[in-house]
Amino acid sequence: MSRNQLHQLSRRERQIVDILYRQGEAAVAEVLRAIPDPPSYSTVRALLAVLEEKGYVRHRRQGRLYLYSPTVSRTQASRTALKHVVNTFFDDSVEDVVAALMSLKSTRISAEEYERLSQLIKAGRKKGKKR
Amino acid sequence: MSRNQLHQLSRRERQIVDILYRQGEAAVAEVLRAIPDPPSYSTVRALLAVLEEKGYVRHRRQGRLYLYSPTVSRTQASRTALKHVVNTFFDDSVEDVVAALMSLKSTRISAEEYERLSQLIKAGRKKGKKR
DNA sequence: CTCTTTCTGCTAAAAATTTAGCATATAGCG
DNA sequence: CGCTATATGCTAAATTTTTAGCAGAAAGAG
Repeated sequence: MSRNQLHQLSRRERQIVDILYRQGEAAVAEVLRAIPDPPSYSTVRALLAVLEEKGYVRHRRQGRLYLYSPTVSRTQASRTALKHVVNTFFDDSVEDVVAALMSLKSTRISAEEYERLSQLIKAGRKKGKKR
Repeated sequence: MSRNQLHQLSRRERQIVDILYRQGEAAVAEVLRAIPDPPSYSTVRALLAVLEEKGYVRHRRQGRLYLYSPTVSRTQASRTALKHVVNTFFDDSVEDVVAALMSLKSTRISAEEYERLSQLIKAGRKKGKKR
């Protein structure tokens, strides 16, 4: 599974998978509601079926409903996505990303958040986890 | 321009635009070389033409060569991309992203980097830029 | 100068994505 | 019970994406 194929998804497919990552699990109608420029209910169903066949998504039955969720864990997917952005737009510079994150925040960060972030970085320095 | 349409791109289109963001500017042959599962030269040209028509890319002529580059600035695009990842996979939690960034690094961070990161966060606390 | 290589211009078609509709079943309501 | 709303099962078609090939021009090699 060297090359994760999440980047191989088509537009609608990604849109839907993203929604599933945000919600964790969702019925067709919920997915439909979460799409800004929504197609028909049928279309969403078809796309979910395609995604399931491709292995990106699974479903379980709850009563009459199908509840869909991603097959790849959110943590794993988040790493892949983050890596991609860091590589494509920040030349793999973690510093640059942190800088961008800071400038993204609309309000100044709280003293508590500052403290926690400092701890995170400190921990990263001390232990230097891998992966 | 409320809704940036970078997420509207198709697979190949995104693949190519990402390459342009990494390289800044590139000729067709360079783009082709940067694609892991490359199609033909013709195909890349066609895709670049499509992207240009859609407004995502422009080109300038250098001798006989066309050098392509993204129309949206890297900084702007990076913000959009980062926001998207932060929202989709980290519930908009900057802290969680920083934690993930730390665990992404293969080696422990250097004392210098630690210092710079601390400064970044400190600056974020003090000034709290918006946007 | 002639041949080969490497560009762009243009066109066409294969393949995949995206869409929607009809049929059928079940649950809920009055 | 009978009607309506909401599900899934299945099928078909429109649209977009993705691909490649041929023609012609320009640069470079021998």
